[in-house]
Amino acid sequence: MVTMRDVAKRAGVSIATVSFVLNDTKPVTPATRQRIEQAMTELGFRRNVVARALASRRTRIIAMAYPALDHRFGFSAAEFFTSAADAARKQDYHLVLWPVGNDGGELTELVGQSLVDGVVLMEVQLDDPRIEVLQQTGTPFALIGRTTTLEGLSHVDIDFDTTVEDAIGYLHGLGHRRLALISGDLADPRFRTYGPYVRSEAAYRRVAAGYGMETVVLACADSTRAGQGAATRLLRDHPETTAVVVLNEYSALGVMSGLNRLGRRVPDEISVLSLLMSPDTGALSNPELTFMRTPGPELGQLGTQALIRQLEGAAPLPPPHLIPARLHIGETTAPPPE
Amino acid sequence: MVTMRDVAKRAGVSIATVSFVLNDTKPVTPATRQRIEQAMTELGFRRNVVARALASRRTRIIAMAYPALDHRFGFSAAEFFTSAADAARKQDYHLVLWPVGNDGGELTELVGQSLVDGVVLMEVQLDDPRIEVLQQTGTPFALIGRTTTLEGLSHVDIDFDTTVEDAIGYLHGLGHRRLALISGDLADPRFRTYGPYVRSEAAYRRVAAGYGMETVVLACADSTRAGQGAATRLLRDHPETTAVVVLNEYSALGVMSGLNRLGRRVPDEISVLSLLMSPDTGALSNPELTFMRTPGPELGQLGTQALIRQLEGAAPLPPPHLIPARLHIGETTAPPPE
DNA sequence: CCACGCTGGTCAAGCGCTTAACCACGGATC
DNA sequence: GATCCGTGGTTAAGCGCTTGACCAGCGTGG
Repeated sequence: MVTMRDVAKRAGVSIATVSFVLNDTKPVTPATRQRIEQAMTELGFRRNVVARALASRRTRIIAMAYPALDHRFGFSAAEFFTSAADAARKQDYHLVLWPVGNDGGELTELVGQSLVDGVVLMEVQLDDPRIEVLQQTGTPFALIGRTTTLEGLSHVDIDFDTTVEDAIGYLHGLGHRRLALISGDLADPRFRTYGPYVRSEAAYRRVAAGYGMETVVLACADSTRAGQGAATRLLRDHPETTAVVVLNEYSALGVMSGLNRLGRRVPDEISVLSLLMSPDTGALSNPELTFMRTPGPELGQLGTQALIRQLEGAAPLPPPHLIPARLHIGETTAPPPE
Repeated sequence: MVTMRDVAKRAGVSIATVSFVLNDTKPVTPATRQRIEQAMTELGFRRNVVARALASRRTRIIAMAYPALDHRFGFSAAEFFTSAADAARKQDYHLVLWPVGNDGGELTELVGQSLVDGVVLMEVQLDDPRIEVLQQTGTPFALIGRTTTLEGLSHVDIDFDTTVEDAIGYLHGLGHRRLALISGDLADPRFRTYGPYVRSEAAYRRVAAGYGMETVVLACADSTRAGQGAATRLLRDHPETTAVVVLNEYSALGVMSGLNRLGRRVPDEISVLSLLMSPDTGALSNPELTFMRTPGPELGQLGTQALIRQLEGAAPLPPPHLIPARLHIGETTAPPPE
């Protein structure tokens, strides 16, 4: 292994000077710098990040903590992850995906070892126990999502209000007056305090009421199969519905196939709009879904930047911290029948 | 931060003894061990993995290198990852997901820093340039997948031969004699030397010939939309087909919706079987697909174990290194019409 | 002409841990 | 009773890097 010592010897300077060149931490004359850089390439030097981490007490590694047990890691999560990784790389950080439980146990282990400088937390609950863990250990962190109380927590999230307003506005504009929301299953302990579900449903009730529309809300687990069941219940209990808004992207696929299976033509007889979806998922449905596109790339990037600013003692990320999902018109929405 | 020095002082022993207890590397009397363990819990000691890594020249971190640019990270990949992470954790290693390019550049960077002890390589090409990178840098690695030449490379992979045999055997047993394979797009440079495609297609040709069946193979990109197109081509060019086998899971979803759209009833008029699929994806189709279930959990686990054995100088993983995908009978296969 | 502050560099003390080398002690062995 | 050895422990030398303290040399202002 080529060390800084080797480089220093070859360039005829001290090891400290090599460090200054490497990190740009002190001025070095062009001539010296040049000699050092040449020595580095000649020897094929690569800095040892572990030693650097030990000496500087910073690893330049960020963990994205993903509660793999409670949330499936699908296309949306992959979007968050890859965009966050890109953002980190641009600032000379590494971002790794760390699967953790939702209770904070594994997270404690992770941050206790001083292996990562900070944590980006995904799938935040409204009162997330992991946050306390991070605060108590003094680990810098940023949230993708929000808790109920936000006293000074770095966070970015979907703007559920705007998203729902835009979605319902679009359907209302098409002429729909009898909507239904296939929401999350708030009876499930995993989701009772899951921000996206709670906030979206609240926004839906508010916006629907604003348009003077009756609010029909059906609970539904986050799976295709559950979505099929929800479609059945919807047609049975609310046959007058002309447009259905689905919260979970997998449920939305299930609702689609459920409606197909029951012989309802989409969008001629009923329109379907998925409220939070990645393009990859939308493409899986037939006909292609109309959906609000989850701002995964933006949020992944912003979340990482927020964290890095914190790590570097820079000013906090300026607003906006809330990004709406944008309407992507597919083939499953049309004016209501006659 | 509580260090080993603090623990040692409190327990009245030397720092080395603490290390021996921590790593179980030398015998320590129960009484001493007890004192040390108590001191550790009282002080809330957490070992600093960075320091340990520097001193031992091992980080106990394994990277799963995923070529995020060339392969979408979907449910199957998530399965590989989570099972591999579990296997690593059981052996006191950390596994992190590292998105890298397919050419080896970023991989060089990653391993040059001596941050990871080894690498699990995903989505291996038949002549993968990344392997040379790893060999030259002397990084231990294991493959999930195979190259053409396997001179002593640690690897685990899908048993494509058995998988295809079982799949076709099942369809043949149902009475099908006119099959078609919707294969990968081998004209696409990303996939020309992609093992799963090449091997599956070869196995298919072999097995179909063995049954004396005509071999119909259609190329198809790895997307739902492309699958729809393939379905159209199939019905146009090979209307006599009674069962279609689809290689890529997303294509399979597209084939299903394409057939639906064209008015073909599945499985009454034509059977569909997906050759490599995760249950999560299978559930997205309507009716639920019959598929060969990708042994993602097994392979993720085995790949990690193979690597760890190598890292610890243990004997190589005993066979089997090839795991077949197992038949999961859904609702899209039935005997051919009359 | 001397003190002064810059500039560009060196020195050396760690960061928290692992591990080879060494040592004290108390049986067994002959 | 001297020798040998196994057991349970200590000592100290790093691992490769960062960084505060220090210093030589030089142009400048008074």
